[in-house]
Amino acid sequence: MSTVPEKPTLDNIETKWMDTWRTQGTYDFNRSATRDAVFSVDTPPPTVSGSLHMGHVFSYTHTDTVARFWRMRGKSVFYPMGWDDNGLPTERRVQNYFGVSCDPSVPYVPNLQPPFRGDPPKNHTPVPVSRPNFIELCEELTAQDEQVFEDLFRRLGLSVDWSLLYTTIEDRSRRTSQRAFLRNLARGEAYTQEAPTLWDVDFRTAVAQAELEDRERSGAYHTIAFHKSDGSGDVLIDTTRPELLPACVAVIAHPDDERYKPLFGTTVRTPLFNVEVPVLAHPLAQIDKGTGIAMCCTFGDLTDVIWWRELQLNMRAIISRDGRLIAEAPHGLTDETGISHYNALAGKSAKQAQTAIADMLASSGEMVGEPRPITHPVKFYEKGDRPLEIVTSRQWYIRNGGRDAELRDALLARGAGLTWHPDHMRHRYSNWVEGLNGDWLVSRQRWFGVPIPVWYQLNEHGEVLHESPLVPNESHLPIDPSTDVPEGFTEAQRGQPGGFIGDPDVMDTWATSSLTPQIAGKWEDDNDLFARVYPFDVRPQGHDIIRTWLFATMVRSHFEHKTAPWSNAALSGWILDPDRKKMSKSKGNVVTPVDLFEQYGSDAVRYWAAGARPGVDTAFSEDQMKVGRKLATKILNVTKFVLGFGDADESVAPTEQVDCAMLHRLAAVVEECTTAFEAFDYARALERTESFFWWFCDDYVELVKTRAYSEDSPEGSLSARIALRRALSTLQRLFAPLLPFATEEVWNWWQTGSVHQAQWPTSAELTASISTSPDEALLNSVCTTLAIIRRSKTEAKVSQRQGVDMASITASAEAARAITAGWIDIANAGSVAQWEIAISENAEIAVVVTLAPVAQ
RNA sequence: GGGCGUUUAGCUCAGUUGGCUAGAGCAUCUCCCUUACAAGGAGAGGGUCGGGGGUUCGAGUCCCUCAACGCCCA
Repeated sequence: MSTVPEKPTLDNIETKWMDTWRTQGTYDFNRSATRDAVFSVDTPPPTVSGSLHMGHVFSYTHTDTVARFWRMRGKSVFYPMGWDDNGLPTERRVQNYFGVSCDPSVPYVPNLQPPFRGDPPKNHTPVPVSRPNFIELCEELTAQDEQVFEDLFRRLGLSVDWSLLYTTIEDRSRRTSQRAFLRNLARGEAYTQEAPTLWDVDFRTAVAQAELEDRERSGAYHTIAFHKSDGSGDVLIDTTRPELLPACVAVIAHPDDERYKPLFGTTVRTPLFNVEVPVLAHPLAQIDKGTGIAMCCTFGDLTDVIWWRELQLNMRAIISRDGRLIAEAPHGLTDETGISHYNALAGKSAKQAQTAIADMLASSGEMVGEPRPITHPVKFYEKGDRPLEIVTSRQWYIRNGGRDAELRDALLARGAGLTWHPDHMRHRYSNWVEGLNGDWLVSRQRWFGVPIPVWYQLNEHGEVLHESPLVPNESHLPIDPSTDVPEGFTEAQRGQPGGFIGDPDVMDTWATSSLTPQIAGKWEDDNDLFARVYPFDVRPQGHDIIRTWLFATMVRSHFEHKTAPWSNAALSGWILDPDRKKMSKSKGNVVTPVDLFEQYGSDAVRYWAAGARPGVDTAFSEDQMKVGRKLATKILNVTKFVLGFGDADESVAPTEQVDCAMLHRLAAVVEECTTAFEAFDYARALERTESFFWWFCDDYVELVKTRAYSEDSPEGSLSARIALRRALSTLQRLFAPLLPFATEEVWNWWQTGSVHQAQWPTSAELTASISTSPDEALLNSVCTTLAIIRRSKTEAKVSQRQGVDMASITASAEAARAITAGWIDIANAGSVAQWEIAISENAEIAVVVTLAPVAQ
């Protein structure tokens, strides 16, 4: 406890209390608490390769207010932080920073010195390093970034227990990730399969359904003449991808399409390449699209994959993994002219091939008319720049209900069982799960990630036996199959016939981050802890990653623990710039959080964030931060003022009706705020507290301050002082989750310990030993009377301090009783010398004010 | 094409089972240096609650319908 400063200030309170909270361990998780006494948060681990922006400040503040509320409610709060330093963005940053590239075939070098630490020259050729070395460099660089992140979050006032920090690339996370994967494998939930896969030709990796996005792109319909095999004429087919013509394996129309019914079961020959393909029926063919009959190529889009699978068509792939047409004409293309046509296309990119083949069709007379430009949605990897291709490759999958109705229904039920904040977000989950069309592809052809923890045996011909992977013992995890050796083998047997080979791939970043509850809760590494925190109380996150992070987490926990990973999902909204557009760096309208902390104070920035209702997109507003700063300043000033009246025994009951009515009003606010926080509605709690607080400062304190000072009436003075102090204590605690710095500052002027470990206020403590019942009417009548007197002075353009000779009041009997009961305070606040009151039925309160002559 | 959300004052938004004269902040205007706070305070003006229809004693709130904007999924 310190004394009240002469001139209260918000300057530097962040630094002061950040340090105190750190040294006092104010937010340490008490792991002796059992599950029912714990509130656990599955905090989103921010990506470390970027920088923290206002969106982070916004949503992490929301979570923090709720965590602080439950801590004050007596829960042991498990509030960890994690850094997501695993994945493509880090990989690219490390390559550019150190001037290296990852090559899993290179042996590990202890104490490797990279060629550069920052800014390699432009003409530098990246030096290949082993995967373990590459990961070491990732860890070195991310450690720097992570310190910056931690400092910012501490400055924001997040009540995180930093001793629980994890990173997604550290050994323990890789171990957890690999362990969970091996358990999925053992139970048959993970499997490997060679299949057509969406493929990014620039990143040269497979991509999962959840990472797709549609983008509108311009294209053109080419009308191409296929020739009926019986020579009876042509079939015209519209396609936007004529370059795939050499990959055509069938032409397909809708079963009900009268135009093509006679052709089903016959064959046609492709133009230029003269390959015979069947004419088939399938309901996915769109009657009204182009000519209504489509060519099926392996593969142009996902519909082709369905047709290929369901109609059991041939495979005639021509797109290689770099996005270019393969060197040799594909299987089934045997016509000599056709082969020479193909050879002219080999090695071209898809785009170049399209131009070339359009020219060839035009000169052969097999294209009808000119290409007709259209715009249409094209599938992209969300981080990619070129349209996805579909290539066949061997990949790992985890089942997710996309091919299994029973599992899908179970996962839908898990989602339905969650409490969603706001509730309508549940539809995004069910929409996504119902639309799944395949299992979750988890393998990626990248390096900086958690390796798929398996090896494969090679037979005596050196062929890979994919169907019976060699798995490590769990106690050996984490492993890297590119450097570790499976049991029973030696390093010398790597890649040798009869030996083994490591799986070259890593797991999708979501395959690890889907285990944040298990990682943070130290599943299998500390099961005593895990049992105290799992299933978590809440998963806070952005609504844009419901289909990825939220759903993937659900899948993993469903498989491993037969439970949902949490009971609540709290979805935060977006930050929009003041013009209601999404904030973006390119527009130069991005303000860094630290600048705002400096300018307005952390509490003010939190005030802006906490004012947004859960899940609602919100405009960035410095105006709101100014208001927040004003509020924090007011809390300081009113505390100084109230404490200036001197101590009072708060256990004694207030006696004045005005005081009792104020405490009852505040008790109702406490009830509302408690209910709101329990439902994650920090915004309502803020609004109710703030609204009461300003009324308290502007009206109540003004009404009673003279009485509180007065020595004439010790009983009236004591009543006011007790009420003021009870209210002050309550208000400081109501504000504590929202404005942790200002409230901690003022709390320490008169209380012991941290306000953040104080007990959440109750209505019972406020109204303890008060005999009167709530009396809103009394407060309203008294405040209305004061407001009229104030307005009279404003309209007369005199100071509020100006005396009133006579106040003639007209009011109903009930209001008159209230005004009489509170008169001493009204007279003090309005400087009224004499008054009279007349009863009038059904009358609103009216006051005729006779001002004292203005002193010259 | 399916789903979800939003539409209330110039701006940003509250308005919780239907119920006082629809509220707040910002902005605007007026006034006040008042011993907690001038980085403050006291006041004022400003809205046919997106349009139309319905239920009801009573609708911003419930139902139907239309529209605009935004998002998710296909």
